[in-house]
Amino acid sequence: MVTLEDIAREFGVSHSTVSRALAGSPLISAKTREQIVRHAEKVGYEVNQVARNLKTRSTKTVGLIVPEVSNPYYPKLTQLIADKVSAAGYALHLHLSGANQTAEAPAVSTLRSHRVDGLMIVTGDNGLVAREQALALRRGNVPLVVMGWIEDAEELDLVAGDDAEGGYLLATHLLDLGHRNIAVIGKKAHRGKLDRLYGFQKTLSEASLGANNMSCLEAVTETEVDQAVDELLKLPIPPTAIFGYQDSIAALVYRALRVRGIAIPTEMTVVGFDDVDLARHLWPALTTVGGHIEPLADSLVSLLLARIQDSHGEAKPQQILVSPRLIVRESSCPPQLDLPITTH
Amino acid sequence: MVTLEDIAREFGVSHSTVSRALAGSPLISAKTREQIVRHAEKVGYEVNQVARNLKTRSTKTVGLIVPEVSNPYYPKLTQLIADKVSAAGYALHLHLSGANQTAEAPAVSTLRSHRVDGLMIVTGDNGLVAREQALALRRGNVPLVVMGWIEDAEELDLVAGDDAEGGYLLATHLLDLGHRNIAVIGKKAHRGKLDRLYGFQKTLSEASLGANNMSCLEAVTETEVDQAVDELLKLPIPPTAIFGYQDSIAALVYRALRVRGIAIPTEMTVVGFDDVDLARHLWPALTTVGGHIEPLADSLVSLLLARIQDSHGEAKPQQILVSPRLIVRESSCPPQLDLPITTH
DNA sequence: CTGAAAGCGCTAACAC
DNA sequence: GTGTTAGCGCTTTCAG
Repeated sequence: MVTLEDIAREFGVSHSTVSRALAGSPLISAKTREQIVRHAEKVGYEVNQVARNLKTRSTKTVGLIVPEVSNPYYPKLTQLIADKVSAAGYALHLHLSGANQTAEAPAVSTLRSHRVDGLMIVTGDNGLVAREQALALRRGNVPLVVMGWIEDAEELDLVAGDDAEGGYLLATHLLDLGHRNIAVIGKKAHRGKLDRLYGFQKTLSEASLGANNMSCLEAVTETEVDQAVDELLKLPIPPTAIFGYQDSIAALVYRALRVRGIAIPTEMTVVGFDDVDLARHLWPALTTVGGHIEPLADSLVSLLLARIQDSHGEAKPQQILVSPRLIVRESSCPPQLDLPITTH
Repeated sequence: MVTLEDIAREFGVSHSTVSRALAGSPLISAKTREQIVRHAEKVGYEVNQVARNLKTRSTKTVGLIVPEVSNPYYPKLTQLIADKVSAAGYALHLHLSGANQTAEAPAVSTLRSHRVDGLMIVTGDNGLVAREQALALRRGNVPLVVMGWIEDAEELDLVAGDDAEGGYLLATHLLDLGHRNIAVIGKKAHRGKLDRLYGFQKTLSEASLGANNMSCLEAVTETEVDQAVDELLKLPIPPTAIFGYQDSIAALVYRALRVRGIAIPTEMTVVGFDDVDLARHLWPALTTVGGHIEPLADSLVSLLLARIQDSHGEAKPQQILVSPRLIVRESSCPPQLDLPITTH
């Protein structure tokens, strides 16, 4: 690898002159600069960032910790973030924390020793596993932004999707269509008052639907979902709409319904959440909630960048909530009101 | 940030002693080591990799350049690679080259100046845009592995999916089922003899199906695909099977068929390529070719790691082809032989 | 077993 | 305008 010293020797100047020339310093005569730059290019000189970083105490690099690949949401987010980060002139260190986020804490350490200028942690179902370290970073005045909802986050910079709002949107949509018997299939709420389920169920109860009219079944795998759907259909008064906790669960609901010859949406409305690619491709296309991954990635990166600028770090921690929007497609329609009554 | 010097002062020893203790050098008495390690932990010391890297001339970091997010294949690959890389004790620098890979060359430069120990370039539809630089790296003995097929790659280390083999698998499957009129909808072949289309069409012609029986329409967007399907159905002898160049295109074919009331697979067999998540979730589940992303990621990382080990770089460049497998699901079945004859 | 010292390649005072 | 010098924090001879 060619160094400043090499180029300097070639020209009989000092390495600082070369450094300045390459940095475009106005102190250097235009013509020596020109010559040096040309020569550097010719021999394929590329500044040694490692050395520069050591000197300048900044790496122009940010770290990103993200759970894993099985939920298509994360990879997409990752690439969106990577895009914005490099547009801002930073390089990206990517680390996976794993499905259960066990690698979250070690990843924080690694990233810190690599002296990234800032750090983003995308949380998963387990919340912020490396909470202690995150707080320590905060105290150490290291720019850090967390993505995803976590409890007691007042001291941290955070951006999250407003899932409760999404739940509200979905519930309202179903209510407006005239549904009164609505079921949920999916996971347990794990984000407290920001959970999609929380917003969904709250909205329904405020519409004074009793618990009888709001079955909520836990199911994730294909067979679990199939069973859940079966159970629902055997109810004395089956639901007219099913909310799948994620789009992929809604897709499994589609399948369970199809197997039983039940038409979507005419005989059963199905809605999902997240708006991953899948939602568009299903038949009928899935009504869901989403459209906020991009603003989410945007806020995340912008906030981090702002923290990196503001080096003295006296700004108050900020919690940004990004609202999703309702995306009505083909899988939702008014219920067939006669159906629950007419037994056939 | 606490440094070795800080800890050394605390104990009245030299910073080299601390360095050795932390590195677990056997030269240090067990008890001083113990003390030092404990203290370092207490004060939250984390080695400054930037300094270490400068000294050791290695960063324990590899770079990855990948096209973009819109094709779900890439993000998935990215995360798979990230996983393997960190399992091997390396950190990952991620850069996006963009849909048209315009950022590929600059990304190579950036990564080089950050002194990554090795580099992976995942190519897209445009092949290896930064070919010149790649060759230069090779000459400079920098570990580099390219993923995806490119022309004249003999001098480069490369791993690619054997798409032609996949095309062969698909064609054979359709032939075995009894299909004789087969159409393709999608992109133009762009990977020469390694393209899925090449393998597909070659197999069909060897089965002595004339060009008449092998329509091939270019279409990518929803409306284009819809038109293409329409065209196909209006043919004097419509195909009994359609091959979508990618799963997402097959999904659009599904839609176009559904709109026209044509049942899959009984009235039309549809097959795809890639086996992205979507394929499983469609109804009927899509017969496709894939299952090799993981081995692909594996080979890519392993080969790179091998090149990094073998520092003198005298090994011959290697081209690894990974074969996909046929994944038969629900969207393919024998043609209804009477259908083309009986007009209704 | 431990310390002193050199040096990785760069930037940025500080001199001239 | 340009050279000299110091030093970022670490690893690693080389002495002792």
